[in-house]
Amino acid sequence: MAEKRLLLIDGNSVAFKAFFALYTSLGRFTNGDGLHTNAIYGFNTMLETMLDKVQPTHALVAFDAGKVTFRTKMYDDYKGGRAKTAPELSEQFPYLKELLKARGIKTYELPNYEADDIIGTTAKRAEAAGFTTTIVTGDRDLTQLANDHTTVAISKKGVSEIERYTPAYVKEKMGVTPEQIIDIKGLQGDNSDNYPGVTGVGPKRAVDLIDQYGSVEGVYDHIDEITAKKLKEHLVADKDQAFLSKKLATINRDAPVDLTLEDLTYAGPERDALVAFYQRMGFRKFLQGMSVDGVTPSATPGLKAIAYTVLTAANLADVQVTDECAFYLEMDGDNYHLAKFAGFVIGHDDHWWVSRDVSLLQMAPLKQLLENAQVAKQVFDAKRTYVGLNRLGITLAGVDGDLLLCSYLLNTYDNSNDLGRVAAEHGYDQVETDEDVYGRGAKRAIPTDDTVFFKHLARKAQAIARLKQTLFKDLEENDQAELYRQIERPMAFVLARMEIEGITVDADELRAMGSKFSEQLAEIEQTIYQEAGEEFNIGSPKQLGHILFEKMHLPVLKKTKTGYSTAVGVLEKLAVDAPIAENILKYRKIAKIQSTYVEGLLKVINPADHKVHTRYLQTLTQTGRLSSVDPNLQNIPVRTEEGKAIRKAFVPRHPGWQIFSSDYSQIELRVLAHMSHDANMQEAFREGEDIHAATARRIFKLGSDQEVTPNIRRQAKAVNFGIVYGISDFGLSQNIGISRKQAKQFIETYFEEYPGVKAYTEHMVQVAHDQGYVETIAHRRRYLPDINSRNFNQRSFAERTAMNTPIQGSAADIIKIAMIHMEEALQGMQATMLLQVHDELIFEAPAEEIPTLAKLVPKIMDSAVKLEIPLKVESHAGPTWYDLK
DNA sequence: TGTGTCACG
DNA sequence: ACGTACGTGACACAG
Repeated sequence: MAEKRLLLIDGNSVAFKAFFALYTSLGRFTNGDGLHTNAIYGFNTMLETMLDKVQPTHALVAFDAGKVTFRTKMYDDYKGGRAKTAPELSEQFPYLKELLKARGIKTYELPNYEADDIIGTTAKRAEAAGFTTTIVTGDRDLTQLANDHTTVAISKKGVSEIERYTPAYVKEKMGVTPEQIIDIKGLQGDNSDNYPGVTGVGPKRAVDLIDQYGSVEGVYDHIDEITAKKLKEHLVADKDQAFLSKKLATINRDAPVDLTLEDLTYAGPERDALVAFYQRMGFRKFLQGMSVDGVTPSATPGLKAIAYTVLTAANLADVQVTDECAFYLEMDGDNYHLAKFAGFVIGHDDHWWVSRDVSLLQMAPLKQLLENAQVAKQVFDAKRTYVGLNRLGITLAGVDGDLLLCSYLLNTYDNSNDLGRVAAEHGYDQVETDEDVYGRGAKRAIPTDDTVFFKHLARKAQAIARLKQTLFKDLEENDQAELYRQIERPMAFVLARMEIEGITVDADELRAMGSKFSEQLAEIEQTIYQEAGEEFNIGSPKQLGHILFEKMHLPVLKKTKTGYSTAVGVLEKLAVDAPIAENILKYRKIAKIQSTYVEGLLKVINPADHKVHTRYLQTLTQTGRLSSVDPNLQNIPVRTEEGKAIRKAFVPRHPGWQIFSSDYSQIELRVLAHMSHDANMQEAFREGEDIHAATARRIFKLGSDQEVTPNIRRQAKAVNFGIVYGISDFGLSQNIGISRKQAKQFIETYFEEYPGVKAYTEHMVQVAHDQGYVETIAHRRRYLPDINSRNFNQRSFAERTAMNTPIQGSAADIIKIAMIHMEEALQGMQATMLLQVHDELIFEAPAEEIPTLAKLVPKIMDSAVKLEIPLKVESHAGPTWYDLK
């Protein structure tokens, strides 16, 4: 007899997972009728995977029938407090059922029962009939159904990845057998289904108890053996709840399901119906998968035709642009300092001109147009466009709208660098993403087909032109127009010029350091091998873990998801008794410097000018800070001497010049003092006190005659940092190695001494709750949807960011303003601004200009904004970056 | 491609 | 009871 394989799917659970996995792309997944399709799409992806893997002979998708079930009769509040299903998801269910019908898969729901019960019942019948069954769900509770005939596949990471639970795997992962899952639930309850279990019992204790006594019944049979007094009290008090919770968690395997296994026979899809469905949903990927005739892949449903003219040297004069145009310069690759030019589009809603030949841009009519500040340009990523054109000898001027920048300011989560995606976020659907047109990963390439490429370019320009008004209006509504016009837009050009300028790196110096590090590494390596008694890969956490904890039997202090932790903190503790740990730390430190900084930097020095040209990402961070890539020049070592040596390779571009830097001193705490209006903190800054020492005096209640020792200053400093990060007693205790209770005491005292700060932190959390976002002094926004999350971790994280973002973000605002003013201030000087490292600006200049800079730069920086307390700036100069101390 | 580790403010 | 500091990027390894 042929093997019978049954695929059972928990429809609600998988749809729910798919919906949230693709939630951030909700805007991209709509069909021509405006129906959201992300859950349907994700569900179908899962189906394809599972059908392929399982090759079922029978299949069923079970759905919940409604809110009222036999469980709500047992317990009124079952699944109470659950947020209502999002309408964007609910509307997809009827279509999901249609999809399943077209795929030839039976669907079923049963009043009074949940999908779980239908699945449990069907699986039981299938087991009796000799089937091999696979259950697909997003809900771990169903692992109680795992046995020799039935495995439970839980979709993780959205729906693309699954985790298969066999009885052995359940035991390994959860510490109990499948049958005992319900006992665990009985004791610990279930937050998402809203039933309580026993007070004071979480997952850990529940597993321990069940491991020892076998079941909830077993626990109560041996209740007298339990010595922990509090635990016993809770168990006794909550006995009824425990038994009720166990019942609620138990899947009913004898529900009145009026389906026979015969009804579930799976014979594959009805092809025509499925094709028609995919077409209605606009699922090009799935249509391609079926290689349907007459459906061209690029013909996205709903995408209208677009007209354009191909430019050549002969028809350049046809380009008719008077006061405004959209422009997009396409390159093959992210690194616009080096990427090959692929083409461009210029024009307006009446007409689009395109070409692959960027040299046309260097010719009179187009060059003049681009350099004319009177012609307003609408672009996507002004900085990238400016740098690209600069390579062609063109200085872009007159940029009005930058779709990317505007979109980022409106919502930092919409920070995709892809025009198609950004457009979709703002409700514009007439342009595809680059991924759709160019492909992704290794397969990504500019199309050789002119029509495909030019159409896409024209659609990009059209999207830019069409969205400008909307986004400007949104910025006005958010009170962010000034942030855009006065800060971010000019900032883009300041950054572009810094990137183009680059900073000189002495490759010989780096190579010399490199060979020294190589020698040191070889030496430490040998010592480690001797200590270990064998050779192994020190860089592999897995092999290292094996040597330290299995071969050498060092104590396991901490574990990671995948094995033993060998992080610094762990090795430092081990180093007390085991010299090998000390050597590994040394090895790691040098290996890091060698690979990331010596070798990494050598790779990116431009041979033509001996410089490195980073790219600042202006639309990435959630706080408004910049980030730096390719290479990252914002994390060049400074804290250890070996690392700091790397800075010797950063030199001025001319002999006799100097590197100069100015940094804001404690800008974040000053911002906090300003925003919180805290009188005590403001006083400390106004009096020019050492803020950490002042804080130490306050929280340790020192008299004026008592000395602030380095140790208590260090602790006070950690508390100050903690406040800025959104403090927790646990975090603080970890950081400075004190007990949690002590940390809690510190924080309480801190808030007593700085009551304004306490009020500020509470106010920010409240603001986030009330309006859904927090703001910086320049009206930069960060939305915090998780602030109302029922998940403790997500909510706590949102609360900490509500406190931190206005501080970190306002500091970012301030230095950006200073940088914009700086360019003007440096007019007529040879000095050049090269780098920004969050609270620090780095320049190069002829030695004779240094005294001028030393006055000018701090003046620009501390007058960037007017706060309730002064800003403080410190400056340094020297022959290399290393010498700035 | 995800994880662990470590570099910076 | 929950499980933690905020914001980043690059590298090596392993699957």
